[in-house]
Amino acid sequence: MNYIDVILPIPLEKRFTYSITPAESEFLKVGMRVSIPFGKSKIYTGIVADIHQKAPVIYEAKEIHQILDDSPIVTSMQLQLWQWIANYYMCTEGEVMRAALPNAFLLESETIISKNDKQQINDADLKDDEFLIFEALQHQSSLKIQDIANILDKKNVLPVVKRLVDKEVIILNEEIYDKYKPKYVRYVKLSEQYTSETSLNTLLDELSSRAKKQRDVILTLFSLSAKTKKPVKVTDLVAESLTSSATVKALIDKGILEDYHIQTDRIIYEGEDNEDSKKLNQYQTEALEQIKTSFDTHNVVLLHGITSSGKTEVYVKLIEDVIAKGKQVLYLLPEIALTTQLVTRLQNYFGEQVAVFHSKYSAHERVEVYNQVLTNSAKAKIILGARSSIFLPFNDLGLIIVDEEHESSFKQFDPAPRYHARDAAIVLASLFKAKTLLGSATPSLESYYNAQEKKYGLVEINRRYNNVQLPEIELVDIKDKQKRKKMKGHFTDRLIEEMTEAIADGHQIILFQNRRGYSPIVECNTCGHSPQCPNCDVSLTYHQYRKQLRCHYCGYNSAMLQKCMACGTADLDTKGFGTEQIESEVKLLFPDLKVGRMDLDTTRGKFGYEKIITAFEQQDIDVLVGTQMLTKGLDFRNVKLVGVMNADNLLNFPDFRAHERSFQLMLQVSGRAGRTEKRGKVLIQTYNPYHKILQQVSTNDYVSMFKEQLEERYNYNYPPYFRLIKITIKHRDYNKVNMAADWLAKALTQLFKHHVLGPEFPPISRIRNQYHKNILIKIPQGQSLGKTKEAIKKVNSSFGAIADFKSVRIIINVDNY
DNA sequence: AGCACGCCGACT
DNA sequence: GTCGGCGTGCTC
Repeated sequence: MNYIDVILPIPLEKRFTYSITPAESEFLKVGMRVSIPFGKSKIYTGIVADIHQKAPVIYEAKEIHQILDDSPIVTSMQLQLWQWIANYYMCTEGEVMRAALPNAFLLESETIISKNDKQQINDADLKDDEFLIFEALQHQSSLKIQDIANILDKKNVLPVVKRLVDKEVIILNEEIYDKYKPKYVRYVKLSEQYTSETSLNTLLDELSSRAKKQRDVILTLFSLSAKTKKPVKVTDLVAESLTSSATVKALIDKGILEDYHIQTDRIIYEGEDNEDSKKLNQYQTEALEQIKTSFDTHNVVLLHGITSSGKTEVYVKLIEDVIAKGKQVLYLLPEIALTTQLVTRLQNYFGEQVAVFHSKYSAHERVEVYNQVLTNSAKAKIILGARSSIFLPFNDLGLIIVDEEHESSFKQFDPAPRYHARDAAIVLASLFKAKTLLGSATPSLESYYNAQEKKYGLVEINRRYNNVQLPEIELVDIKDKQKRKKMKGHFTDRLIEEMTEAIADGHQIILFQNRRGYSPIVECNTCGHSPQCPNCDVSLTYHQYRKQLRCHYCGYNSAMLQKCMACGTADLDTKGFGTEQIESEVKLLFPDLKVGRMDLDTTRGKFGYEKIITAFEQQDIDVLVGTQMLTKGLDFRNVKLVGVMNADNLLNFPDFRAHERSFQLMLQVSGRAGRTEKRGKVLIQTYNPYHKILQQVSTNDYVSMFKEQLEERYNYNYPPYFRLIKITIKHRDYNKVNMAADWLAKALTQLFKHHVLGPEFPPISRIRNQYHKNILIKIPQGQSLGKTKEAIKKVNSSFGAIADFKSVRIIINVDNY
């Protein structure tokens, strides 16, 4: 007897064993999908992880439902990576599977209700809601659970359905659908019978008298196919002949035209001519050589190249080498840096060998890229993608580039697996014995430290491309300016001067404020009350353009208040400021300028982001106000001035990485200024111009920032010296969270002593009506990670066994960023 | 995670 | 009296 062990996309530690027939065992291979019955009625998609003959002893294995693939869609390398991620980040293989496979691969069953024809039904036996369903089935052959919920207008319909099954009125079936359907494009051609000259002439004569439009369509069809020498799409024909699709349909119905379908890829590279990759300058060439040499002795190399030093060109050369050997390349980027600008650039070098993998792509588009990578297609030699593209089914990976390596968005937060794509990428590369190149203008402390420790190779580029000078960075003291009444709103006189000058010279301006909305706090001037989110422990942010108060954590919103909710006074004030307020202040200060805003609120739609960028590129916008979105990978030629509205709220962020982050963020925004000949200018407004980080930013001194921060990390036992595991306790009952957190902290402290910190409420202790509390475990360098995790798992499972804590959610975050 | 089973309050 | 709330336990 043969059995398979299956990974299911659910958060359970175990794999599940099913039995298979000899015929199935002939066919099945590890990595194929099967659909399997699970629990009482569900059908899930599972991945075959093992095939064996060991019959389970304590239960009877169920049979599988069906095999979903002809050949494996998950490679053994992927399974190894999944295991590493599940183990390292303390989650289940199922959770990794869910993140790793395009959603369209995960089929789930849906209950289909149809009537039982064998049974004579007596209406009188049915109750009202039962009868409603019975009646609905007289008109429709089948219903879904959701349909029934709609008919009866209530949520829980399963009891009714169950009664009907018992009375043998209806039958239930579990059906699964293939979510992925290849895209077919409809083409037209002239029907066989009219291919001869004479029959065609008769036809045209006929149509000339009675259906001129239809004749035009046929003539257009001829001219189109003569012109393109390719099959003609229905859509093209309709557009070209200036008719409606109805006319074409009429012709098809008459049998004059025939339509047919061809399967096509959704993602098509509309090729331009390949550009020769640019010649590298001296510094880039040196860097390239050093990287190659360094790869001889290191698996990972860190490329530290200041902004605009032309790292991309170096990457391109490396990629050329690797794909020349027929290997695949993964180019990882943070989501927000994955811009059309970069995609186009790479496509110009490598043509259609570049495939993009992106969360904004539809489920179907993702399946296509996935399959292309799986088959090592020539169309997917170079994968340009965000975090999740480490899960693609590479089979001959030669190089991984992690650009903007320091970006914290490489770490996944919310659903498990809470993996860091940079670190997982290094593991992935090592599975293939491939190399990893990390690139950044402001490397993460961890990576730079690894380079110092000779774990990684280190290559630096200290010159900007074309020898453009680094922008001049000036710190402006807001406190001083306020005292001397030199402020207009949130603008110091220096910023206004520089803006005026930049505009006079015909340059563009970027203003950075890392907070969206108009103001984060609304406050009553009489009683001091400020409106709070009902579900979260935060005050509501005022959004002026919609006259709304919004919660940035749960999405709650209400109309802006006219009067104070507490005392009724109509004297409301705003505290703090966001991008919206800056936008409207710019409009007041410079009424003639066109102002644009780029933040989550203005980039929501699929092309919202592109629209703003294009408008700015084409100089339809003079001043662009935005959040950290505008720090990444954008290359605006004409920007000369960058203003940081307030550096302090970055620096004061309650996180041990706040200083490192602020440095990175400010240098990255600064890098947007003066990318061409003209030297750029950056103005940073702050209450604390003597802050060390700001001084280091203004002198572009990465190394002293690194040394100083590293010392702090050493003194306070933080990474890279200690590893961190954060445990979050979540529940809607405040007391339960406290009790559970105390229990856990106590148990953990017995094991890890003073290396356990907390439990502590985070700055925002309640989100979506759930209270949060954190425990931080610090792991010194000598301590075994594996054993530590085992111990935590043990504590966690004894915690789970306590009845009172059953409903408490525990979230474990390894290498918490 | 779902989903069934089972035990208690508020309504036709 | 039922309907529906969600606490508990299980899934090969």
